[in-house]
Amino acid sequence: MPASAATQLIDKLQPATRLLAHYDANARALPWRRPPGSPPPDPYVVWLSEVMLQQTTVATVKPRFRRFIQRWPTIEGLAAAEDEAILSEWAGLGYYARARNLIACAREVVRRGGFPQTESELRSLPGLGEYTAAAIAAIAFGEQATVIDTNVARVIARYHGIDRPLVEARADIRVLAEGMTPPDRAGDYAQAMMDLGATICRPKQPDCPNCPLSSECQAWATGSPERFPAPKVKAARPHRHGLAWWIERDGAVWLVRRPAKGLLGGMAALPGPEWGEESPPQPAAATISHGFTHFTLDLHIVSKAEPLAEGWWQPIDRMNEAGLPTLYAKAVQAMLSRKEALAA
DNA sequence: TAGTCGTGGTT
DNA sequence: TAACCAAGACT
Repeated sequence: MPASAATQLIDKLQPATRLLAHYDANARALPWRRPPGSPPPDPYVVWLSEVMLQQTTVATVKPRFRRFIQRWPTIEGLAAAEDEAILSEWAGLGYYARARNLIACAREVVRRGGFPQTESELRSLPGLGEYTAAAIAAIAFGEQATVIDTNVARVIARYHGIDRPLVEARADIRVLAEGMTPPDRAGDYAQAMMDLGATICRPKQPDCPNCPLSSECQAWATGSPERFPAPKVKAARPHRHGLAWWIERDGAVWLVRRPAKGLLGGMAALPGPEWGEESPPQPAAATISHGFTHFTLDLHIVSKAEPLAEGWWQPIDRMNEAGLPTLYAKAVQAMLSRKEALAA
């Protein structure tokens, strides 16, 4: 190898090497985190963790992940479980399409006799997009896949001085990220990049003096690294109103299951009509406010005598087993608090 | 490609 | 308080 080529290779690997050294010394504890040199983690564990971690913080995921693994230690067990059991276990975690895809993916993997081991094949499984397929390929199978989440995109944008919004710079960031990905320790490198973005190269107030990449970072060189990349413009959230029926009899409340697709798809719920723009005319026994990603909601709860729609009686003292998403858990809590106040 | 899809913590 | 943000996927 010519000396110049060798020098170029070292230059290319240098940031990754420094990043890995920093990671070895500072890594946060993650569900599948193991000491350096350990055998690769169980693909089932990596897959479940990564799906849970989509748009969800590590702190939120940790206890939920433990419950899932305890209840379903293997993917065969998960694939054999009832849909409702899995959706209930997911209740409160949000983005319920993930749980529906989790079910479909588990059954497909079992049908195939195990996880595919390449990024491109993983990509074909339900719920595994660009990020998650690459993460599993790198972490569970050691493939030199380039893993890009919002953390990595921000790190790359700053390192290379890209100040356009991420949506515009997406293709450039991928090329640059692929150029930095080292051939070895694929999983550790992927986690090191994400960890750097989460703990040092933060969106606001990045801790550049402690960053192992600061010496060549173009954003740091400008003196205002937090300006990279440009913030994305987001639309204002409209406000909606909804109505939910409180139908109580003999210490139980009538619950229904929402349609399989769409908002809160497949989840347990209080019955009620579709939500709209106008506040319903009935006087509500309680009203709760809830924020979704793209709108806010006032849910008005009104008492009603007779059950309607297909559903079941859920005993109030076992309401925590109903698998209610947070919106309806808040509604139930509001009604029970009100009842307690009236009784006092 | 831009909209849909949750929730809770941080600032 | 309101905005911002999180190990994104899907249509």
